[in-house]
Amino acid sequence: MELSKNYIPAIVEEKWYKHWLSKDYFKSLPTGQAGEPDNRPVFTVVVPPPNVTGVLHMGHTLNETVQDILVRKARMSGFNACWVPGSDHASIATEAKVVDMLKKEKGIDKKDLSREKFLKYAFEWKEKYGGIIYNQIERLGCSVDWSRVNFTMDDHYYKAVIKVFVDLYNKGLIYRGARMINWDPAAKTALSDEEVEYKEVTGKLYYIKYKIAGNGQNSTTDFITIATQRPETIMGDTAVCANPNDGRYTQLKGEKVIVPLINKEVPVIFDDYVDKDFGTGILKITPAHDINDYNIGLKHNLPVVDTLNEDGTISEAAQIYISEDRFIARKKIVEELREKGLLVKEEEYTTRLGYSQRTNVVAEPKISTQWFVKMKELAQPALEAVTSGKINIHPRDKFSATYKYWLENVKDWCISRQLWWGQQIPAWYDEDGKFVVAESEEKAKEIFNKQYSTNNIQLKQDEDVLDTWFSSWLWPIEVFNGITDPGNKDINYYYPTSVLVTGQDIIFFWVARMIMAGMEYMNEKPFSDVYFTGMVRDKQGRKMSKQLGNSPDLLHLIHEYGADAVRFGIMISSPAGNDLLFDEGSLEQGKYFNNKLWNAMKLLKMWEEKQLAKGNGQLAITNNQFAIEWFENRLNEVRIEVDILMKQFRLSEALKTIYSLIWDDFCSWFLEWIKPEYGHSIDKEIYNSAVSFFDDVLQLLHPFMPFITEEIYHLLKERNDDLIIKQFSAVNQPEKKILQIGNKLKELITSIRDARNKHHVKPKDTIKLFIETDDEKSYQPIKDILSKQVNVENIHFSSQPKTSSITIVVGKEKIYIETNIEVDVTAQKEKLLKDLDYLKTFLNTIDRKLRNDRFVQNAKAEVIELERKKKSDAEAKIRVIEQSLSSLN
RNA sequence: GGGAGCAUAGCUCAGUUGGUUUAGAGCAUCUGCCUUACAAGCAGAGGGUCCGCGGUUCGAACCCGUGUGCUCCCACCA
Repeated sequence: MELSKNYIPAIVEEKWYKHWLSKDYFKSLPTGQAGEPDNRPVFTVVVPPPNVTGVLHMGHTLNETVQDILVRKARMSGFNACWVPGSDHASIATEAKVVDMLKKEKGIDKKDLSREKFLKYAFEWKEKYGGIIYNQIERLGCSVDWSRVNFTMDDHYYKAVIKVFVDLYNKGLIYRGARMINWDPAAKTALSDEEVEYKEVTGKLYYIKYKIAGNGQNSTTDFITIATQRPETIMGDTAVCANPNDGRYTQLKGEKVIVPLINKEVPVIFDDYVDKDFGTGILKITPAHDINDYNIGLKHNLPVVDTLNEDGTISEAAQIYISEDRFIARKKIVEELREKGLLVKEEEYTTRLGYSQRTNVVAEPKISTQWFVKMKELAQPALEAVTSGKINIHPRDKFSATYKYWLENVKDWCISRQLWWGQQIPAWYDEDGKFVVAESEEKAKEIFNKQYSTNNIQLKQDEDVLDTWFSSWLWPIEVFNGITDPGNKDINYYYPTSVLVTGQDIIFFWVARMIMAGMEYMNEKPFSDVYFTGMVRDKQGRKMSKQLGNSPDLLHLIHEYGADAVRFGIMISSPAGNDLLFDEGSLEQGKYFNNKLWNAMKLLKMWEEKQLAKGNGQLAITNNQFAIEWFENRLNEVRIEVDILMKQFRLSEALKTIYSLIWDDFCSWFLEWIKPEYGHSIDKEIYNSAVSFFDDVLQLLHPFMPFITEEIYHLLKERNDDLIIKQFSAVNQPEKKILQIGNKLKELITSIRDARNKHHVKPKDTIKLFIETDDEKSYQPIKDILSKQVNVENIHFSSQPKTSSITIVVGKEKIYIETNIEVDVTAQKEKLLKDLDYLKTFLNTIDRKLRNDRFVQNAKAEVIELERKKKSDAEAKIRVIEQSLSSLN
């Protein structure tokens, strides 16, 4: 077969994804009627469902890649791997996009549509865009179980959400009430506190004159000046307020002031809340449009005048500027105040404004009747799950402090949204506004009749839908039907899931609430580990966004570099928990790595054609047997290392380790060692070992780069199995001695090259070598390898007690090759004294460590054992050095 | 205002109980090589007061204190 010069990903990727699907490798075991799961341990991951609104961005790509790596590794380690895909209906975000689309593409206004019609359009949208996301997940190579796709508006899921709402209501954990909430004037809906993002903006502070009513007998002036950022809310003022200890204003006690423009009299009140030193020390109280004012209003029993409509225009209650947009009204009001001489001054001022996360407009604090979840009770078990260590947060517990703080200070959750796209709140009202909560209209009627002793009354369902997170928080449970069919086989088997991989930005929205729901409905954590990935930013550290155009298109990247290279690139530079600055350079590195693998495969294929029976013909100038032993041990060493790293979720380090094993150890050393001389063929047995090692490194790499590894696995030889399901065998402990010799060899060869350069020895000059050792046999491979590297005239072994140093003589000069472990007695006295000094201080430390109470208490027994061993080694070396010194003297 | 984190080569980052590191990798730069798997490669080179200062220690990139700079989260100062 003719192999292409370079690796071409496109065809390969499509071929293998289809093949894996056709073999049902991604399918977790069925647990329905037919099959009980076998006795393999289970590894469950539920995908953080992306919003159906768009396409996968780089943050998703990172998440999905991390999950796929963990899932594939688990699958190859004997687990029944179950990775559940799906998407989120993303209530407000999707509704906003559908409304937008309808207007732009069809010229339809939402208000001209019935709820049913609108939902039809929304579902059409979901079909179209949900497909795009699923396609991207496929192209990335994610081994998700497509038979388990869930969508948060699926029928069963919808029922689950309603069931949970009713249940929490009946438990008294959901209530309806008028509270100050955050209002999105663009989407015309309530928001939860978490959906408001605060941004620093420069605004203006306007100083406005309020006349004192009546004669102002007690006052020395006839007006006061009040600073505000929001002059358009003065029509909603119901008081002005000063600090009771502020001498400037105490005289105003009992007075009234006149709100400008509308000439309304409001009282002067006093409250400790007011900061004497800010602004003019007196502020206007607008209970309808500010949370602080609202609280003061409650305390002082002030009326509430809501001067804003749902869309952010001025309401009739304001009396003036009715129907003007709030920001236009602000300008006009300032103008009018200025004309009337009531504007004292304007000041530049930076403040933080709350923006709706989805529509990006300034959110308005607004008093509104909404549905809320009481959070305190639910938070307690969720807090305990993390503090007790039942759930581990990675990396390194970085976010557990944030998590704890939020839960300890959690406020009630506003869950109703004035939207259509979502689960409609299962509350039914009569004409008077009396209501009941039930899972269906029939049940509602039943309860209503019983409760209010009525008969056959018409009820109307609440128009609002639930916050999208009120459905997502059930995700790890309901994807296994754990709410709608509690105790079914799937939920019992797959729950709790193994690990949740997600962005740190949704720790409150989703992670904390999932833990609450898990504890409430399963009495069990939803996952054992949480791994937070960082934000993906562009090279300049900016957030990826459409407006900036710095968010690359995933499919385009895959087209350009190949899916494996994209996965490699995003993982290799992915510091755990820190933000990742996306750089296409690392994707390029991945592409080069693909090619390296491809060429190594080509080399083996070349050898395959002309290999010889054992011992037949290959020039026996290299000790291939040692190369094989060494690489085998090196491989084991790396496998152990990688296992540890992956258990600690240090995936980028694991990938780096594998990369270096393949590039440096396998390609640059192993394949070069066993490479036959030009024109000769390779020994069959050695060839087979090489193929078998290649299999092993491919297996290690497969979770990270699934496509090319599977392709090469099959090109290397005919197989009946596939790499994706090849099970890792038990790892043998590597032999330290062999690894040491291997390292020493590398060191030697490098030194010889250096020596050549430094002493201007040409490659073909003769180099004399003296190797002094107490273990001639183990250095035989060094001799063999060296003879390949240099034209050796003489390699001399000498056995001396207590020595294991190596001396290489190049020309007339001696070069000492030292290692830190072994003692080189041919060195100079100064060096020996230095070594002695070092060892003695080293011993001191160990003694101190062993004596240190805290250390002993915390350390495991084996660590102490290790310290003792270090100590006795050091002592032995000291004796050697001291003997040598005395012999030098 | 409260909390968390970060600061190591031109860039992105490793460096996990302080000791085989006179600080490593990849990219970028420079110098040789189209050498019979691989120029998407190979062989080399240059480049670092490990943010400043102080402390603990025989020994600090690592621990402690402090200063500076940056990022993020939370919070009701008009």
